[in-house]
Amino acid sequence: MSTKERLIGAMSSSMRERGYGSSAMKDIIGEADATAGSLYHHFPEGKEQLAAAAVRDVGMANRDALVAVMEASGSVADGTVAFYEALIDEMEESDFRYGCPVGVPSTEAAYMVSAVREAGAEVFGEWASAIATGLEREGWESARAERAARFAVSAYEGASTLARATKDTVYLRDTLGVVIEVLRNP
Amino acid sequence: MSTKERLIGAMSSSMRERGYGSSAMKDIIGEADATAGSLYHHFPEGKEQLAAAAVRDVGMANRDALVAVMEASGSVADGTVAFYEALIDEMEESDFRYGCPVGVPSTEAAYMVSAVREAGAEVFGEWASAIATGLEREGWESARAERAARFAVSAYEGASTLARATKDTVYLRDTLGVVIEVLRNP
DNA sequence: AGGCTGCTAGAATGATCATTCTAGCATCAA
DNA sequence: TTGATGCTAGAATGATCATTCTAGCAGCCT
Repeated sequence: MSTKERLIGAMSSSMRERGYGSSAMKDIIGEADATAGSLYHHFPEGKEQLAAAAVRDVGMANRDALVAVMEASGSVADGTVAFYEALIDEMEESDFRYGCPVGVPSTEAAYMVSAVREAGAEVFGEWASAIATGLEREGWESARAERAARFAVSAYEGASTLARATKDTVYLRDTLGVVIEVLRNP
Repeated sequence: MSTKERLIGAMSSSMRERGYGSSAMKDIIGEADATAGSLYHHFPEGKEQLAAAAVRDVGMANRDALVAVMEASGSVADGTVAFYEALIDEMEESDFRYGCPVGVPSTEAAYMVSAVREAGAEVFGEWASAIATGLEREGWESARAERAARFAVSAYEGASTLARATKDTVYLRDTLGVVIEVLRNP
């Protein structure tokens, strides 16, 4: 894995835990086993650029994983269930240490760091598109599919926020119930 | 308004915009027209204590407002609609500057600052209880009312996150549609 | 008046922050 | 070999951070 990739990975991991403002470049450099020189070589615009790259990078990887799991499970609803259940497991195993690597920095830095907000917006749009495309393939009417997809992404982020704050996966499970209901009624 | 109240208000307002990590005590002091001496007199444990107080304070005020609007509009669903619509207006008017004063710091500081996470958990629990109680009063079965209430709070937070990141209220409107549907089917 | 309490003033402190700088390494083309 | 390029090293810089400290004010009880 290249230095640049390790830097992106370390930033992403730090932001899931601490958000943007409390992620220290010194720690990112240490975690990635890099130096300040190489960080600013790869990201001349500094922290904002690295954070935006991290959000975009992990966000696009998650979109690909979502598409893959939807295809593997044969339906959008089943794929979404698998995604929620993976999050529930991860939350419990890590004692609610990690939030969504896109949602946490987007929520926090939206107003302050436009590059991060834009990366988050792009990723959320991609996620919604992936779900909407899947629903349309299942015969949904286009506008209705898009509405349901936007709801599914919003609900995922909210439930993840509540779960982490309360250290209780019940919010994820209750939300999943409604999301399944919606995604199964075209 | 007392110095202590002004400090809480300034911290709450700063955290809605910037989160916990990027809220600077110097700015809070300036915004509240106070001094470092008085801040640390009222909050001897410093930033963490002030942040937790701010989350709790505005969270409880919002719970009271929610209860009031539910009672005024005569039904939980209608009250929730009013709450979402107020948020939609606020988002548009402020050009998506402000996030949820409970959700933003809770999301970001959950792992790092336990006092903030605990305050957020308490507030989210209060919100859900307020909605669940309203639903039970409308004849809902207790466990079902609680599930719907937890979903409604999660969805609100998620839609608010997405709206702010994308600068688009469509996520709030799509989510509201589903929330209404849920709250109207006992 | 005298003394106690709650609160405020605001400069000072030391830690930590993101970033910059100069120098040097490895690789590859000519 | 020579020179250019892409990347890395890591100390140094100056700004900004939360917090502490000593001193003093205003109001109130006796």
